[in-house]
Amino acid sequence: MKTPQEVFSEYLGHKNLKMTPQRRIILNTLLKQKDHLSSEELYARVKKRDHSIGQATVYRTLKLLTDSGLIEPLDFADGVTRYEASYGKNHHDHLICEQCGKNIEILDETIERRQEELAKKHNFTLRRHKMYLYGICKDCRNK
Amino acid sequence: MKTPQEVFSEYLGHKNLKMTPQRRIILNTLLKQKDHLSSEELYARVKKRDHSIGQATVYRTLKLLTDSGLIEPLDFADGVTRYEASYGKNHHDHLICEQCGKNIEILDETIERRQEELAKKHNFTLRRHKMYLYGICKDCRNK
DNA sequence: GTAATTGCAAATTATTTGCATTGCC
DNA sequence: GGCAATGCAAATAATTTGCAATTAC
Repeated sequence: MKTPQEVFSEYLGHKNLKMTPQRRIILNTLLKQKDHLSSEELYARVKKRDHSIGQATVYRTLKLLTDSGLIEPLDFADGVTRYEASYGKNHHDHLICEQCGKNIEILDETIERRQEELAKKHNFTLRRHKMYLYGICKDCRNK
Repeated sequence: MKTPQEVFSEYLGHKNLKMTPQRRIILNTLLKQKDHLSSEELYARVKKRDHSIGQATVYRTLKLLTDSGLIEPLDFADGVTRYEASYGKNHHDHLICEQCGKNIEILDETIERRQEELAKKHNFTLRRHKMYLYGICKDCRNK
């Protein structure tokens, strides 16, 4: 399997775009991260490695990475878009606590399969999907 | 079954808030609408009925209506939040064409049931969920 | 009467864009 | 060398907030 870096380079080449140190740093920073970063948070982390990188570059690169299929934007309904590295990983959905923001990743074959069926039934070619379950977690319920 | 207006009045009373002509107009305008309105679009429609209503009131009322469970925010990934009247309707999900923006409402018991199970498994009290399937519709595929 | 609500304008937040400069291929 | 990329600051877009005046209960 190709490395994310390879995938990105190929994507860029294909589009007549260029690999740059900034893009490399942004991708690598994202890959190293366990949790889901907002553009703002990513920007802060990236700055530690190269102080001269600008916000706009981070935004621009996030868009490219999303297009290339390496990362996925997430919407936890708090107004900020977060991103997660998705390349090579199983698709999963998110279970979010509305109180404390806790975020559990869930994977469910039944649902994935059913989604495909629904798309087919309506004559759609499914490209991606998002599913978020919002609720109250056990800890918050007992407060 | 209670009317949406009743539900809203009760919700407001419960929270020591007040019913106002503005809130009434905003709710009624939303209920009359077939499709999914953004705050901006709703504001325009509402203004036709009462020219003096301000944007902020629309935003504030949308929040109250969402809290009261009468409407639901939708995210079609185009940067604007839309709302739909959800009270008394079956919950449904959305199948969206990434090319032409076509939007099909789908209802699936299998998925709904499975979501409940997943929430329970992780000890969450499920409050709401969002599911969006993005793809390319038949018409756009054949272009 | 009193606390909630309103409209307005200014503030905030997240993101995008124009542009002169720099740097990959 | 030429076109794409960068950083910066200014621009946008959507939404929120402060506040003085108004209104529902």
